Amino acid sequence: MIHIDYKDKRPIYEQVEEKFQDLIIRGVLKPDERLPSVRSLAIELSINPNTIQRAYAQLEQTGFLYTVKGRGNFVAAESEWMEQKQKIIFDEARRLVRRAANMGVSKEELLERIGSYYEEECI
Amino acid sequence: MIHIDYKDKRPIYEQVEEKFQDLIIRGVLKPDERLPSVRSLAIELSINPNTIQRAYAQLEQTGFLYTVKGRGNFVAAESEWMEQKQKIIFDEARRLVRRAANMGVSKEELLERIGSYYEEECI
Amino acid sequence: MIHIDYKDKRPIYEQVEEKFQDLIIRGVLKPDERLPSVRSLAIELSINPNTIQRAYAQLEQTGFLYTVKGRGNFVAAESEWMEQKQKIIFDEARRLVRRAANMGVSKEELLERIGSYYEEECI
Amino acid sequence: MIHIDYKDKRPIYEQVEEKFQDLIIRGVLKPDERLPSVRSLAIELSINPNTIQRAYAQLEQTGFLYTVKGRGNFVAAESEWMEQKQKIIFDEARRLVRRAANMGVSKEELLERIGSYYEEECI
DNA sequence: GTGGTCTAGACCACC
DNA sequence: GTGGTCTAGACCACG
Repeated sequence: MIHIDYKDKRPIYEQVEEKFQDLIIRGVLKPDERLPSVRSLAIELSINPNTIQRAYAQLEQTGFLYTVKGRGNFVAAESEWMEQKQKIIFDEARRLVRRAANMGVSKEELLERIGSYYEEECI
Repeated sequence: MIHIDYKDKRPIYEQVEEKFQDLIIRGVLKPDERLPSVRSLAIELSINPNTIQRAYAQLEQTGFLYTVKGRGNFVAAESEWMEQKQKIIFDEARRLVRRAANMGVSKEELLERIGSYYEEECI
Repeated sequence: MIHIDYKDKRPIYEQVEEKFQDLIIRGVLKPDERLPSVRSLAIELSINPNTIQRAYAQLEQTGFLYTVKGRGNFVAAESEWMEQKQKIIFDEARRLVRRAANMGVSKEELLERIGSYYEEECI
Repeated sequence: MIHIDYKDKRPIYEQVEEKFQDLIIRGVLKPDERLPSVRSLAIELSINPNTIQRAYAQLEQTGFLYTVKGRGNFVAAESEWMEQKQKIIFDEARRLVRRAANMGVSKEELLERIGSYYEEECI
């Protein structure tokens, strides 16, 4: 269900967090569905439970899931993370545009490039 | 000439590196122009000379400048960093597209958003 | 009669306890009235009987109800929990004042705020 | 500067967090002032550095401080935490009012009680 | 020196 | 069984 890339420089908990964000936003995990328990996922990925714990804590803090002590972690209602969804992707887009503009890359060039990447990605 | 944002999470050397990339690519600094010395820039920005050193080393390694021992650091010929220019911005673009696709953001939505950011940026 | 909020961070037994405190103090449940049995309430709320048991145990311990083995749980006489009523709400108030004072919030500001919350609440 | 109460049921990191919130809001720690380092504070309070780390991480996340890797943690500008200041104290106040209303405590009684607590506190 | 991440292993509260 | 907190100790990146 989830795969960790140790070559990736980003911390593990952030990779886990991102993977679940994707699964939730795309609807693979539905609201009120239960996520794997901290311990079981830790074993499955052979990483420390604390690391999973941290990923889940962040996901709760940003409204993607809610936690019931003694029961587990559950996907939150869509209304809780709608705002975050926007933020995540468009913050990155904004940074990209800023950088591109600073470097003198034209709007047309960037748009065209992104369009073609999209097609490669969806193959 | 250069401003550091301590609230930015990225390391300082990376910020310095990025600033010089921009200045070189946009032609503010011309080929064979001399860059500020490590020591003077370190004093000006009141940061550790090692940090500047590292930024310059990376810029040299990616072909943006060349070093003459005992004389200083100089902007490289355009042919040296043409390739890098592409790489920097389009690598970021690719990552963005990948993430957006994973999250189910449509090509049209992303393109439109980027277009409008461009206009805001250029005001 | 009672509703549990799983998104609430407090433990379930505490929510159940609080709900009954309110019902008893406001007189919705009269002295010597019988409370729902542990088992039936557990089924109704679909939670573990142990959890209800614990809530009832606490309510007994603070004098809100008394238990007759084999017969059930009954609301205690008002004299038994009069003192608690004070304690519950005023302990919280005291903590609030302490925190507010530490943060430099003026007496007037806090009083005014609480007054207006009261009016919102009673709409 | 900071004291931990082991009898308090709340987690240590939360106590530390609260103490610094107070110090910052009351202006004892001024914007851009440096906080004790994670390690030094850990030694001073004889608790694990991870615990301090967590408290600081939360304070950063809520805008009370900003972190510069390799340098330390610094108090953020007032504008960053103005909103939080409101939230902290008035959320607690609101919960109190709700509970009091549920229990049938009159507005006047609560206000009077809070007023008198304020005076005790300021002795 | 600083903060950030991770592991291993423990203990607690809750259900 | 679940999540939450904490410790001890390690390693890394940054300045």
